[in-house]
Amino acid sequence: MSPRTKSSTPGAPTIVDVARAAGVSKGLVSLAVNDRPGVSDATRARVREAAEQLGWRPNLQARTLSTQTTYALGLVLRRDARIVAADPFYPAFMAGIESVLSTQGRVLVLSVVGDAEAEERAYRSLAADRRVDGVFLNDLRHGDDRVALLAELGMPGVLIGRLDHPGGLPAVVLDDRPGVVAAVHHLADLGHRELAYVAGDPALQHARTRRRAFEEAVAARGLTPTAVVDTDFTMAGGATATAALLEGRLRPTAVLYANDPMAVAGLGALQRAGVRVPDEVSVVGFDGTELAHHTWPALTTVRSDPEQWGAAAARTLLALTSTGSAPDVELAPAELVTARSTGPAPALRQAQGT
Amino acid sequence: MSPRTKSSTPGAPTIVDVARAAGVSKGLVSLAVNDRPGVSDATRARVREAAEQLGWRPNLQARTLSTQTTYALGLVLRRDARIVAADPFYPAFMAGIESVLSTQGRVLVLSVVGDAEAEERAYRSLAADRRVDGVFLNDLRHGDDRVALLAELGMPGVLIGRLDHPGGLPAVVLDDRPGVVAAVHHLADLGHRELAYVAGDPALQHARTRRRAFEEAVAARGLTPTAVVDTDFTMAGGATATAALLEGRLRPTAVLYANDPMAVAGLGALQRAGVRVPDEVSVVGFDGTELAHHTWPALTTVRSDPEQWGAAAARTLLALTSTGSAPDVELAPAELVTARSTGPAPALRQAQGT
DNA sequence: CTGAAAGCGCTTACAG
DNA sequence: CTGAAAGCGCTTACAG
Repeated sequence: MSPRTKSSTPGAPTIVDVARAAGVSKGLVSLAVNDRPGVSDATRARVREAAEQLGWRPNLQARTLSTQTTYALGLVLRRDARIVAADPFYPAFMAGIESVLSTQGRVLVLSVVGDAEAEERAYRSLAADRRVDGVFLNDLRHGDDRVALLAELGMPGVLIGRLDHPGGLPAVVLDDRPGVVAAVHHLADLGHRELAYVAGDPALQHARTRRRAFEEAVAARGLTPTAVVDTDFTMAGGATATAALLEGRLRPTAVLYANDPMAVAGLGALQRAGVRVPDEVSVVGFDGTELAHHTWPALTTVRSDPEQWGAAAARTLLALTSTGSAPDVELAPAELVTARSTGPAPALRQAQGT
Repeated sequence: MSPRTKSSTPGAPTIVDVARAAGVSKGLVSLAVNDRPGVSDATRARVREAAEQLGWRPNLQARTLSTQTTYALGLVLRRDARIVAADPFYPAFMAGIESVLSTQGRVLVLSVVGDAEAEERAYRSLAADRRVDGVFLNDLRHGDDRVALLAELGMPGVLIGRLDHPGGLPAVVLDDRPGVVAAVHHLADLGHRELAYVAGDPALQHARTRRRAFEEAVAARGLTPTAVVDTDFTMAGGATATAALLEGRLRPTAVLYANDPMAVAGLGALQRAGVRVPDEVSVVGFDGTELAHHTWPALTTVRSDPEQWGAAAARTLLALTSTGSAPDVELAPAELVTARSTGPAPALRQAQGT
């Protein structure tokens, strides 16, 4: 390497190049471009122009070292590769996050981990290496210990969904319940009396919320659930649960699933068993994914908006990291979208009753 | 803030704390922990022990500032949110990348962008801000200008797939063709003579490769494709293309799709039109996603391994960034997995011939 | 309103 | 084999 005279290198210009060009000290350049007080308008303009001319961008690493902020946000996904692949929620959610980060010069750091220990390690090393200024707390679990973990690490975080012990963290919430309730009423109005629910992983807060909404809505119609089956949110789980429902003492005339992938798998399982949908059994999904439009019959489903959710979460986390606090955000609730997979309860079943 | 005496703060320990504890200079600590020559074994051990005792981890930002490496890799996804959500390839691919990065203290920086300009901006700012040490070049396009862009930016990159003008970049390749060829033979062996292909976005290299493999395999069996339709790889595109095939002069007895989401949508479109699968029309997907197992009938598909692909790509990019070069990698080729969506050609059609 | 200096926490020639 | 110093490129009190 040749001896490099400071700032005369062919590489990217630095703050001292700008200072020299503007005829000021580099400290002043920093104040000027960061809109801090203590710089005359004339000087500020001169500095700005010099920076522009030289095409200078402040070096992010250097800035990070002195300000202790990284201009990056973190998302940790805990689930095995196959499940990640099948669930359309996260890609859309991440696209929503990106839609706001990209306009702010911020960046998303992603970790995909397989189990609980790896998840904790991931949060710890994001913190230890100061990789990110804050994290999204997604897939909230009942009694989630990540709230305490973040507190220990001194890391800002935003809750994606509602938590029973929020621990002072702001939450960005999309209420699932109205959609579930609407689905139950839709089916009850169609004459169904035997409704079954294929729930998600009971460790997950939103799985419990949806399940409870189902149970309460059914009760509100004076009915009792024919069956409720917990699963792991996977297609395989949805198929297995559906098979179990078909073997049950009382066969449901309608099945609601806690997400679209399970509903699709359930639809397949019903058809495989020779059950006609919706003639014999109606099917309802959850998430309103593109997939739901393209099955046959198309799925009645409950539409949330993962992209909006991601965008709102990113805005909230950004506010939190810069001001130290942020208000909760309540998004438009999930709503029912009806399609061909639901229809009148079969007359036969209606006649035979319970 | 209280006046902070250097390194006596309650915060994380720094290299000078370790140096003091070990009774050496901080430069020596650096040499010792980074396994550089010029440190006696005894001293190295002493330094190591001190570091361990204090629980010291070198500050990543500081290290980045002096070494000019960020220990992060970048992936830019260009596609709108809905398509990202429906395509199971990327989540699995990213999980594969993570499986190697997480063991190396590396991290994945993700950008999701909507169009070509945003994509270029994304690569440029990853480079300008030195966010990453290298990037994955995915969704390779015919005459892809990102190869030139990376050269301009001086940014290492790895090709995900084969490119006609690799530009000196290492490639990690999974050959799609054997799977497509096997699918064609499978159908031809079942007596099909009227094969149609629903291709992906013709701007994408792998869409072209798969399409060509189909055409060549059909020709090899002495047949002519009944139809070949280009799409955009979306479910909507698959449904539309399928509807068009049904209205064509000659109806195919088998349709191959360039990915599973399109095949699922195609299956739905066929069933919606009252066409029985596989009795009247056989259907073949591509990707071997979980989705394919759960439709009814389950899809015959061509299985690739996105997770392996991601892991191999990460290893290659890591090698490239650290040594300056890396060999191409050829993964196990895609292979056919048969299921219920393919069956013998309908006798009726066989009789009436072309 | 402005300059000169110290500091963020590392790495890396350069002397001994 | 080891120490003292300069440097990475910023930001931020502290004096004037």
